[in-house]
Amino acid sequence: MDELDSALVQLLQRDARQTNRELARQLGIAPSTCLERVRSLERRGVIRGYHAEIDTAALNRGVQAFVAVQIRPLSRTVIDSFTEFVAGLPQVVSAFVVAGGDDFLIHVAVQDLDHLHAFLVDRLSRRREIISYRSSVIYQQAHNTVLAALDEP
Amino acid sequence: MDELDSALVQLLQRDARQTNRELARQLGIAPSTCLERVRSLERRGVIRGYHAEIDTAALNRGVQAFVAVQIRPLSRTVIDSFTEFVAGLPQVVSAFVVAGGDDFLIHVAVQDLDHLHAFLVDRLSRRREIISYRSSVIYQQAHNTVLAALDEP
DNA sequence: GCCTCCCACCGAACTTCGTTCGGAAACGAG
DNA sequence: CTCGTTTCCGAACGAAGTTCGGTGGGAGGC
Repeated sequence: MDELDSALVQLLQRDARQTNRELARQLGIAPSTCLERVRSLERRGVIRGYHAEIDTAALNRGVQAFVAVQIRPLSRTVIDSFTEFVAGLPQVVSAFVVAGGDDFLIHVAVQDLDHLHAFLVDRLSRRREIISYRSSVIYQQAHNTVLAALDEP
Repeated sequence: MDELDSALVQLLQRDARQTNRELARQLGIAPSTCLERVRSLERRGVIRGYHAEIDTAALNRGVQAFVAVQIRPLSRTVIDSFTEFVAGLPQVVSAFVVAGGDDFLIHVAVQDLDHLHAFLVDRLSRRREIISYRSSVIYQQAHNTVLAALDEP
């Protein structure tokens, strides 16, 4: 993970469909060398994949929200089964097991407020392990598409 | 946005570096047609970009957390300037303006707990518009890499 | 200091792919 | 049915991905 790798990771975060030759040109190295570097990053698991970013409106998801959930008991069995349940729902973008007052934080994207309500009432609240939940509609969001490596501690 | 477009969007969410020929093969159409479809999706803004997914550990970010922040006054000026400030911090993955008890929800990724604490105390708390904040360390996370279009309402 | 080994890099050759374009086919409106 | 429009296909060509033998430079041993 030298300086060349960092630069490569940064370029591929910005645009994953650049040609290998274009990447090589920007780094000032030969295409064959560049390809070998990328392959190495993939093999080592540094690069986990390449994904297209899709406009949520095009996917018919006009409303997004976070749902903070408390579940009991907080055993591994219950956490794992609830995680699996949540991850399988098409409305769910991502889910987090967190410390603090809440146990789960779930990012959902649905058609509209009616569907958000239906999701909460018809899907989530059916789960017996939930003892409370509270949702926050998202007004705006900002995403950092390119993350750099932080300095050593 | 017909069935072919949906399938294309799904394939490119899963793997954005597939060759155009491979995409065409999976959809049962000619490469030239497939390319025209992809270009159209890009032109219409359905596809916003292609990004490499990087292992957070490789970026030296062992700890992630959500920080819920309350700010005052809740005017556009203050919200915008705080958003800009937050989005510029290298520790921040994403930031959300939300309804409900909190005003901002900030997803951060840092080296370790010491750096999380330093981030909260040295960076965030300097902002005068913050009247309170509370952080939740992330234990586990699940990501839905491929989102499908939801049914019409 | 010198020799050797090893690893990263390069450039050429070959395969595969992206891209363009003319024409065919499908579709809808009148 | 006919016309016009849109979508699709297949061939052709330039560009890119991929492989591989060779080269240089740095590390370690003598």
